[in-house]
Amino acid sequence: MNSIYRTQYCGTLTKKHIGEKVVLSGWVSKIRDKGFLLWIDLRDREGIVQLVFDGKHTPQGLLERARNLQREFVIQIEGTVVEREAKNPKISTGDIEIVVTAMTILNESKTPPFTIEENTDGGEELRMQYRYLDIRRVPIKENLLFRHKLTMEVRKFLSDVGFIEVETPYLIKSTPEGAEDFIVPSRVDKGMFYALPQSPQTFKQLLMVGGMDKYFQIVKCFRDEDFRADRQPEFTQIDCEMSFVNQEEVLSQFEALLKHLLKTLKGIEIVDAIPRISYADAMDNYGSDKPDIRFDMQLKDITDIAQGRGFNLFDTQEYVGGIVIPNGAEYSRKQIDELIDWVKRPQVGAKGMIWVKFTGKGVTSSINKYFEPFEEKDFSIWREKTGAKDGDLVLILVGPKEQTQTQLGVLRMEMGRRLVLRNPEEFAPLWVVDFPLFSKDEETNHFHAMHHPFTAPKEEDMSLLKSAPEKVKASAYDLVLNGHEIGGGSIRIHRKKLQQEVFKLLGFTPEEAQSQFGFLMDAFQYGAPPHGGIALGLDRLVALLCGKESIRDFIAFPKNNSGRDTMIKAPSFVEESQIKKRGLVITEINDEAEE
RNA sequence: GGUCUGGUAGUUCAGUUGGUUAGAAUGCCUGCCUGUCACGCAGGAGGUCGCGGGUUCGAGUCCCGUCCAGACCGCCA
Repeated sequence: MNSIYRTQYCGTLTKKHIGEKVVLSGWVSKIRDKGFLLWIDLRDREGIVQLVFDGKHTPQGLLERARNLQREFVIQIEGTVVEREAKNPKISTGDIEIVVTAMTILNESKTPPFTIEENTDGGEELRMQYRYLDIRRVPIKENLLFRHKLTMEVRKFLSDVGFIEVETPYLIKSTPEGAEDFIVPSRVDKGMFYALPQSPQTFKQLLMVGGMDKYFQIVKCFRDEDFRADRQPEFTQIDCEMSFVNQEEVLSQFEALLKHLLKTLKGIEIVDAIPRISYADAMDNYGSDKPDIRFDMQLKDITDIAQGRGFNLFDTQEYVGGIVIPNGAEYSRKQIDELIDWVKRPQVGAKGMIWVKFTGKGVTSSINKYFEPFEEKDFSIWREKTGAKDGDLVLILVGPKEQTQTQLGVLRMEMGRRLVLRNPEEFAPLWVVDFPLFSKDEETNHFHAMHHPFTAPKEEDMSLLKSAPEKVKASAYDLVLNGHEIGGGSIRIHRKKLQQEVFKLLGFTPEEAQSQFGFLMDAFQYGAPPHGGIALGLDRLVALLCGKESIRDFIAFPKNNSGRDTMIKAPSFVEESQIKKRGLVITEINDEAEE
């Protein structure tokens, strides 16, 4: 390392360096003053090394100067690497220490508002306000480092198989479909606005028309919607598109990418093909379009055997289904009641829950005591159908099919969590395929694009497009990892006529379709190749591979729950003149917000 | 837009039924300490109990409003 500030990084020193003279620069992480001597943990990006100031080897006065140092001072030292008298096996530099012979204070520091340690005492809000201090902490630093490695691997992998990274614009046109756009007022054209892209979707398709063949981009996308632990207003996608491919080829290409990432970054080799499940089967068996398949506990449809026994609750509902809790028969009444309360919370929304225990000495349940029709032999059919064993508990929900399956799916995930069936070390990817092209809004009776309006219908369902649009399957696919959607894509429409037809089904007038997406349909007229692609959510992928649910600590400067950056205090008011220049008038001000 | 939870020392939190001087840990300061590494020991400083209003003889504690933070619902083609 050729620098006046250092000869190497603190964290890279080992036994091999014993006897060497070194120059180091970094932050004072910890001071341990023993009176006769004093140690300092000096930190830089690569780790920590112990400095020692003593009466024998340290020049006169230096020990006293070191005593005046405080946490997070930036110092530069010269010294000699020596073997420690008392070694510390817990850290990589624990065999050695630096006997300091000279020291310069490069910058002082105020006492930081929280401790810069692995397990900090700082709360979320404070850490965000002083994010630059938070980033000095090992966990955040490691997360950013991991993110860097992952993006490098993605770029390398995709480039090696012929993808070209192309940048697409951030100032584009607003389209009222779907999520809310962030809009940017134009100064030159007063009253007109740019929008920030929710995804480079149309541009990457135009790149295919432009003959780029295979494109990717690690790109910021923007959505002006409310937030969650795993949702930020700006987020990063690994956005990809390929020409002259069918669904099979896209799937196998990105299956290879995910396997490559798991292998190079996590040391996990997945040999078998990533399993595939249809959307319909995912809903039937897991009550979710993004099943966590690390554990079984599949949904069991017992509608046909439950109905027709004269029990009103079952007979009047569309669907009766349950999940089997292994060894759940030992649950106390209190535990089961707690579960019933859990599913009745508004977040789950079940009206109630029926339970059946197979104890080995018979059956107890919340219904057989009160309802004659259910006898021992009925339950043995139930048992057969659900696959319950002696000692198991079956939890049953009833109601409209889709809604009840979703509730059972949520319950399944919760039980998986409680019974620790979701191994954090395991990565279980899954393709979900055969999505419907449209979903119907029950209230307005309108069709919505399940994926997006550029998704191609399956070839074999093309004839249904006019007669029964709700039955049309899409060439769309989601990549799911441990119960989280990490990517989604589709084969796109590449002919103007079909695109017009789909817009029409989505309720666009020909004029609306033309004014919003005319540029795309025009392009389709000039020899658009068949194409398709996928976009992977980088923030979530990185967090998941590190076993974390929240993406915030994998983004250097994230926004908080209300979309604010509390460090730079954004959003903020702007000068009146800036508003005027853009021909804007502010009619409503949230004047408390600035406090 | 809505529901829930929280806001007390620099920080993380405790604070009983409304009742004397609001506590702990950690951080900070001072002193001691011949091998520490979550160093240890002794002492010290540090509080507008988010803000505003109300009930009460009396409010950190109860009520109303408000702001902030977090989780969730709606939303996220």
